[in-house]
Amino acid sequence: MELAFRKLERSGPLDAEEKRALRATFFRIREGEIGEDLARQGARPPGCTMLLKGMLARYETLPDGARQILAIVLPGDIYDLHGFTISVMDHSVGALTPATVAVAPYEAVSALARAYPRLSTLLLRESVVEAAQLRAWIANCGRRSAYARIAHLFCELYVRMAAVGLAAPYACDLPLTQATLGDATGLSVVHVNRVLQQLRGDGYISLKSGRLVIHDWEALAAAAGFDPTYLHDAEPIESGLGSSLVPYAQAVAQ
Amino acid sequence: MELAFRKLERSGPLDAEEKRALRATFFRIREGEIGEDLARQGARPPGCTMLLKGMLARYETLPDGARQILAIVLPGDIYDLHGFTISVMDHSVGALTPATVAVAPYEAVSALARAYPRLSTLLLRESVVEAAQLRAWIANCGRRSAYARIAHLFCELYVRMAAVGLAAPYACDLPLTQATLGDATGLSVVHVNRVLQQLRGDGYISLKSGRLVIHDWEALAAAAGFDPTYLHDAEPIESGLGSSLVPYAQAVAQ
DNA sequence: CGAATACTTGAGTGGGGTCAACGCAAGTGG
DNA sequence: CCACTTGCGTTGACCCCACTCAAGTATTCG
Repeated sequence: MELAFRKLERSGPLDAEEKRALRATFFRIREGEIGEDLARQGARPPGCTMLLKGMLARYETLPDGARQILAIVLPGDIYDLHGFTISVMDHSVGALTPATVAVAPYEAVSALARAYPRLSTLLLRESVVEAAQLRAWIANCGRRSAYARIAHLFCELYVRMAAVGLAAPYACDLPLTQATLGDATGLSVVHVNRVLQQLRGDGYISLKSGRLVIHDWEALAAAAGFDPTYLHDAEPIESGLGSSLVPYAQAVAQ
Repeated sequence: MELAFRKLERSGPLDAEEKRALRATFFRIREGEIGEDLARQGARPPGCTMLLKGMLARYETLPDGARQILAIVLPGDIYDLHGFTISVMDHSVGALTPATVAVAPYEAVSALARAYPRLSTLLLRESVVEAAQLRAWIANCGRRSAYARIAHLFCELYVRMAAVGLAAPYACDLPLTQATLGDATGLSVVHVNRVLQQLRGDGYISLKSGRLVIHDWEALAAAAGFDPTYLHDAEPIESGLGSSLVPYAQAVAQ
């Protein structure tokens, strides 16, 4: 839970009361085995969820059986905030590693939002950043070479891990199989393997037994064409017109 | 404006007062020439925007100059609702055709949301569906053949045009150049051209002078692996636990 | 220690990219 | 009204990136 707090506190500390409320809202703890689905395409979304430990993947399975990973969820991420406006999942969320999540039923989230307006904005911001990550993912799969795609994926994951304090300088855990990297980048396992060897051979990274080490960040980021703007990491929240800020929504009857 | 109303009314009619409020909120009308940017990467988001006429593209320009279209905005779409939680655009929005938009400053949107809670949920839902479209776009660019990608793009655009009443049975305007289709699908212009000829040759569609006609919807959708679930077109809004419904957020000081 | 599971490697192939023309329609200006 | 331009669509030749198939080698785990 501390990890999520750290993310929410990017633009200012939470007070003790807000933390208490968050803990009380995300109260339903659930474990997931590797490969297990925490939410499944076609089913009702289970609730707003916070990942406490492990890594998840949003993915879609195409009619021909191919799998495309749409996003990777890291510890501290809060996702599916908005699930209450839709009644059916259009994709699945599965555990890439053993994982622990904390689920908040939408009724609880909405009560939280009503009682703590500032939290509601912070939570909303999480889903906005999530959308920005989706866009970056599109550009990655659409217009980059295999080499650049994987480099970009590593850049994103490293920066996001670092943002929640889960990275050493230029190193972090990355317990993903090459098949998973392929599903995330739209590449075949075989080609992922070859690109990894290139990246290692160029002295940019090493990746062994679930540990990623970046030996030359500048070069890796350059090869990836990585621009971290889209992670919206260190921006102030308010739009800065000096005005008092924006509520978002309030309530809805039926 | 009627087009946007039609979308918002998917799950129940708006009353006259709500329509009046929407009109008053989206008051800043702006025209865009073809190729002109209505929002630019690196700049501040201009406000929550409703597309009245024409077509827009969200796009990202990669360091090597390649362009990837992330989403196509159709008349009636309301987008960048959430821009107020970020201070800088991570992508651009440009006009694919001459376009007219109505912009609502975020202060106005927030006032609207406070006064009309039901509208705030409806607006939020638009951004949720937008995210679902982004995910489908990823799967399209990542794991489908060129043929299926273009077929899928046509399926999505046709269904969305139809949803706002801008389509005849199995036909709609689609004034996009082949270069644009390529930027949307991650393909080269040349290959787009060849795939189009295949699609025509197979008798699935015709596309000429900005008009798309679908001759065999079943076959096209099958070739695309198109599953319209992600457009969340005809779902009830509420999560159906029978409970009264979920407010979302309320206000934020800072 | 045996059995999965993951990772490597090689050989062959094809989808889609690039480059380079060319056709054609719609301006545009003299 | 015609020469010129500009933008878009079309075609051909060539090539390479990444896929597939297939087999073999490490790891990991029960």
